[in-house]
Amino acid sequence: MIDCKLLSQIISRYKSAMFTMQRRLNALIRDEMPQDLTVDQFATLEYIRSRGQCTSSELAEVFCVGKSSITAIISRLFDKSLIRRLPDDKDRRVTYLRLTEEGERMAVDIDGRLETLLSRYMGHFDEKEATQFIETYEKLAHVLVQPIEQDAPAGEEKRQE
Amino acid sequence: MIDCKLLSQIISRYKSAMFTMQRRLNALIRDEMPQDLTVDQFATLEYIRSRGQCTSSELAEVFCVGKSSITAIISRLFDKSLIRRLPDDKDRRVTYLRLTEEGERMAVDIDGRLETLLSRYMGHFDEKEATQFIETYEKLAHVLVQPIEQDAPAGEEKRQE
DNA sequence: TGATATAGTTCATCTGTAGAACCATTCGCC
DNA sequence: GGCGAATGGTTCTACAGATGAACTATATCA
Repeated sequence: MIDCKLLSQIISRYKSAMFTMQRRLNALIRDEMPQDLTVDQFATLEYIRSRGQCTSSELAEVFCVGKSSITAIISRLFDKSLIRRLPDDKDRRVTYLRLTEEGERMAVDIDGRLETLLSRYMGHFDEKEATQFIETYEKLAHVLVQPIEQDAPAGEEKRQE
Repeated sequence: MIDCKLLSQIISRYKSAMFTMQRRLNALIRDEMPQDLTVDQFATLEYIRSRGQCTSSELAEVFCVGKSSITAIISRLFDKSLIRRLPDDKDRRVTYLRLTEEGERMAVDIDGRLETLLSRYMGHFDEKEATQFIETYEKLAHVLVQPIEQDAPAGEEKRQE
């Protein structure tokens, strides 16, 4: 695998870079938002757009928050006429969420601005480095959503729910 | 620099990986927090610890938020007896923030747990990949805190304040 | 049919954030 | 030296997002 001491050092570097990254990037993204739309609201819009439609439960799962948080965000977006709720007629408990025309327009627009923003920074790297980076990053994101266990011998029933 | 089409594709991949990463990692970190300490509060503690001491203004700068947000966090930490405020006797406007004994203990403890947590994921990569990754990541974090302009020809007075 | 699970909402409560108003102090400069 | 501007920090109000528990309505399963 990897030398334990080096690993520890990399982790420590990762922690501080991550911290800067999150805070700073979030601030930059916030600046690109139109009046009266928050970053989280945009993220929600964007997720729905990427899926075409989805449910509240799915959003809660993906965003790693409780369903009541989603309800709050959704109703704000609904009040702004950016999304529609359409009930499933098979299962009358579920309501699907879709973007309205305006929601679509807005999401596309902001998305473009974010692309411009990010390319201003990503442009610093050459093709090889950028590709290598994004691949590791995606792998990391991937293992992060795994339940956790992979090297535990057996009898580990904790953790995954 | 880098092919425009490829760049755009990388950005798009980055956006979605970043999204997953932030949400998921945040949830995992939250699970490591002791009762009655939030992730932001820990981040504040940790930053102060890394510096030995610091001011509210510095925190506001680093966290990319207004000073009033910092005041709020600081007073909660103060109420929990995790930090001390000590006035500078040169400049009587500024008060330095330091960890208390208990704050120090708590920060160290959580920090250890985060290291364990992260090593569970980082352990997936070999030395070369991990090193390469963290280097690009740090570079990215670095350019992110730069004022922005680097390739603008001239007469650009916007943006940096 | 009846217990249980699931989808989603509502409510109370808390944290973090913004922004404006404000106080105290220090700085710049005439 | 003194006065206006800048700086460090707090307070206040308002709001977004998060939690967790209680609740409704519907579906599933045995």
